[in-house]
Amino acid sequence: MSSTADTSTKIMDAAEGYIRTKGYNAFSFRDIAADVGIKTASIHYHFPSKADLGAAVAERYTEQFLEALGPPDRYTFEEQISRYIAAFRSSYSSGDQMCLCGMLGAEISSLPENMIVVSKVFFVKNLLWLDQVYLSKSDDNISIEQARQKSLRLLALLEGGLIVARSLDGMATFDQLISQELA
Amino acid sequence: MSSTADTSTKIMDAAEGYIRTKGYNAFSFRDIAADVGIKTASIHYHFPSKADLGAAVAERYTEQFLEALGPPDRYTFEEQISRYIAAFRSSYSSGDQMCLCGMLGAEISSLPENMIVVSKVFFVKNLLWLDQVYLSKSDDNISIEQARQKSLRLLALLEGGLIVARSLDGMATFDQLISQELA
DNA sequence: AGCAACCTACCTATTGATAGATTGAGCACT
DNA sequence: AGTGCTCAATCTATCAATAGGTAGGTTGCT
Repeated sequence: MSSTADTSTKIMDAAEGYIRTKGYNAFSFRDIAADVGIKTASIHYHFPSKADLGAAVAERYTEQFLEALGPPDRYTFEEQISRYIAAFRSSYSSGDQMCLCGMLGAEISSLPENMIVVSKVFFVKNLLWLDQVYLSKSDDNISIEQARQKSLRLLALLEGGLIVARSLDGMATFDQLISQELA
Repeated sequence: MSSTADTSTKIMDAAEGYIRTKGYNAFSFRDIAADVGIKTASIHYHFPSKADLGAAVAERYTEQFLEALGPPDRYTFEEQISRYIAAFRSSYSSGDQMCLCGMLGAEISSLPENMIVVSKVFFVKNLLWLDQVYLSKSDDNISIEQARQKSLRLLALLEGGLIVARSLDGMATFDQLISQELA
């Protein structure tokens, strides 16, 4: 295992943590360097600019998120929905962290162009996944539009739920929020 | 009319705009100064520090938001809910803007202490208002806990809805999201 | 030798903030 | 009426800290 890959990964891990807790505009190369144990110039070797680092982190996050979900037809409808919610819940439980792309979505007007594109992709892919799940629910025949509406609502509820939970009593608030969705 | 009050207001207006579009960490005193037409040093006369400015903006926002809503028992249940949703919708329509406290909620871990307190108050007061509205719905007798759950869900849906809408097709996405709530 | 990986050293731009001078309107006293 | 004082409000000029980024040297493995 090459030490390059390790360092790149460590840099991205640190960046992801900062973005998800404080936002893209609230961390510096010096923060990352201190965490990883290297100098700021070394970060530029792996990622030419902060925008490149941010985009790489967002891409990796989206990939890993969807990979963890798996195909939309692997489990039953109820299982898929609760698995999706659990993905957001675990996001929070790992240290009051936002969904990375939820944070980027909030900050979108202050992001470099390449990051805007990547963070949009997260939402598009998530909605497509959810659409499939809702359409697969065999006991009612809903239209694509109805499925999309349900997808949007669940996605928004979870992204907003993370914000509200962080501002209030944390996990307890989030669990109260989603309890109806799991019933 | 004193020119002091005007300048303070202009500063707060500019700051609110920046926070709601780009976030607290993505604007500078120079941005504000340029917009208002003064020098950065003059901002410090009205607001000693950036944290003071941010807290003042958040307090004013919360006040104005609740004032616009009025007492929770003034209109019918359906009217109050649709008025509440409209408050968020108009938030977006005025230039892709987030709810100010939704943005601050996302950034909360990177905010100065006094701003954290103020932005929490927005959510607490909003939830109390919504609780009252849901409890006032006469045709079903729900518990305080059930009302709180509904309040949390609507608040999260709208905050998250703004994020998702900003990342996708804007207003159309937001309207799709809330249509069920208004039906 | 060659190259990936990381370093030292430095740069320019920008950040929030401060000290102290200037302006001008309102008020008091003669 | 005119002179001088006060004070709010804004300015000029500057600060130390920090931002992202770059040039070029060092290290160590293959």
